[in-house]
Amino acid sequence: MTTIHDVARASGVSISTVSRAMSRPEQVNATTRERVLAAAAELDYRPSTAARSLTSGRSMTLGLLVPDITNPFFFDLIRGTQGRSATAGYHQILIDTQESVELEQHHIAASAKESDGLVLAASRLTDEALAAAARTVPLVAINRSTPGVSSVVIDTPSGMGQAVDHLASLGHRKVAYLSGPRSSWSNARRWRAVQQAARRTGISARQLGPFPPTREAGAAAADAAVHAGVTAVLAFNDLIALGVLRRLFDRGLSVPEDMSVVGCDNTFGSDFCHPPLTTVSAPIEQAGQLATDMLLALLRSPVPSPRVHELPAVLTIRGSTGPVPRPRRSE
Amino acid sequence: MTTIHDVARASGVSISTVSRAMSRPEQVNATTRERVLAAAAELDYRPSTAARSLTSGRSMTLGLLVPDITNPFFFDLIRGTQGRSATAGYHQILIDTQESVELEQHHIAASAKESDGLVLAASRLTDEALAAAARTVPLVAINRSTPGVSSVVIDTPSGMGQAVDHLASLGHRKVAYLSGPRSSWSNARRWRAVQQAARRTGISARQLGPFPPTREAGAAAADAAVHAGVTAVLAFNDLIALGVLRRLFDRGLSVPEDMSVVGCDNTFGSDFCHPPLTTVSAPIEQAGQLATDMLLALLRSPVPSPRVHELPAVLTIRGSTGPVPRPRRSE
DNA sequence: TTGAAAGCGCTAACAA
DNA sequence: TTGTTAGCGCTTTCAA
Repeated sequence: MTTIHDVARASGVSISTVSRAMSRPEQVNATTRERVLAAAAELDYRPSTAARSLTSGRSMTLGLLVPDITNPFFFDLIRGTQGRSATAGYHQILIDTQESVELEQHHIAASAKESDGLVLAASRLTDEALAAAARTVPLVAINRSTPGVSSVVIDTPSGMGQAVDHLASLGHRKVAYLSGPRSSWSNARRWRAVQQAARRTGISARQLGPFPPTREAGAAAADAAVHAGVTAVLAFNDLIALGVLRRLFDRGLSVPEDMSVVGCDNTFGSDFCHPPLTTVSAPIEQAGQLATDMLLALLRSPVPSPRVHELPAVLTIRGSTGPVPRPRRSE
Repeated sequence: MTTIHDVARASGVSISTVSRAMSRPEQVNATTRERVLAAAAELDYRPSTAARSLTSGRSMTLGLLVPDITNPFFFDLIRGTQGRSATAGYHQILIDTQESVELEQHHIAASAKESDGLVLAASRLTDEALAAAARTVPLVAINRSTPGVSSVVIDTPSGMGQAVDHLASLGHRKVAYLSGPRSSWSNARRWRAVQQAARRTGISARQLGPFPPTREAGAAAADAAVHAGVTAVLAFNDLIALGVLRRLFDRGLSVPEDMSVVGCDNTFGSDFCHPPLTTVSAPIEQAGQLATDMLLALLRSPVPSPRVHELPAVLTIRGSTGPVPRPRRSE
């Protein structure tokens, strides 16, 4: 393996000059620099990241923690963060915390050593734990805001409010919110938004669940909704909504004729399922990019004061919502 | 930050004893060990990975290179590799090579320093380049086999053959293969399998494309297929097939009444699109797990001889294929 | 079973 | 502008 010493020898300079030529080219004489760089290229020299991070204290690695790697929401996020960290010359390590608070805690503590900073997606930590973590390692949270922590928040609640308005204007009077995980901050916000909009429009909204944010759980959610006698459901996320669609179909019910369905996030698949899902479009990839940019900024200038960025989300109406079913008359 | 020295001081031993207590507990006296471990826990000591990898030469990191992070095929793969590397105590770094040979080359060379090994998904490298890379760094390829390189290959070609049989038995006589990227090894294999099966069953198969493996490209593919006058298409992957479905719908054509559509891989979405896609089910997640296991084995015992594992893929028939349209009679 | 000491490859004062 | 040198935190001989 080629080391800095080999390059130094080959170009007839000291190792510090090589080091400078690599890291701060402007600090070395142009001709020397060229000679060193040529030798380095010749020998195919690549600085050891281990040694580099040992001395510099920086690993040029960013961590992305997601609660469930199988959820398409996080795919979009991964795209966003990966792109930005790559451009900035950082590697990204990807960690699945499997919806477990303990695992998340553990990985935050562990990653603090390997990464220069962390992006936490949909953290399940308590406010205190999250704030404490933010004091340990530079960190930006996505869809999880708490004092003392920089974050990017997607305003899906307002989209959910729009969805309730939409349903009300279609004549629905009884709707249900299909709740996501209890520990999800977004879930609480969405349900609150649904309640407020329901009050405002004078319709009745109840909560069903909680359900795991998966397609499988959508089946149970669908049954619960039918049993509750509502004419429309707003799901915590598209995955649950997709599961609802499937279960309703299997039970011989039509969407939106028998039941209207609204998803949330507009993740992969929600536009080509059947019928296409009315959902709240969240700029997830952009959120990932923004969070990475904020983290990068944090690394440059240690925390002036935590920032919270809110990204708008807007209702996208597609085929899964329609007028409330009229009571049939026998002919 | 707590270092090995702090723990040594706190427990009244030398740093080498602390080091041993952490890395090779059996080499240190039980009572001493307990004392050291207690002190370490007390001080919340975590060995620096940088220092560790500098001395040990191992980074406990595995790299996963994918050509396109937005392709659902790779999501399933990420799941598989991530799970296994996590269990083995390795971090995973994720790299998007953006379908670029140069970027792939670059990242392989770069990652060789940071990672202990690499999983290359659908490598676009030439045989020589790939074999050369494998000599540089422990590596397992997925869906890309070449002498001297360990790999996991999913037998989608045989599934494609089954698909042709299936179409033939439905009465189709003219089908098209919607080609993926030229540099894709899988693409060549699939097209060959389609040709062979077509010859065997006595139907005509032609190739259309190449098309980028995206939903967007599926639109162009659909138009090309209609223009070619075929009654069925077999797409390089589900993404293209999904795009075809959409385009056909937009053009007012029905699937499978006017055209049968077959996808490949059975990735997320292919079961809930409309109509559900007949496709070749590839055990992608399992491939990711297997590749990681093989890589881990490689790390333990340096290459006995490269292994190739083939995983079976089987045709899954759903709603997007049906009998060939009968010429309508006017009534 | 333990400790002393020599690095691993690099960066960053400090001197020259 | 360049070189010398002292580490960064750890692992690993080698002795004791």
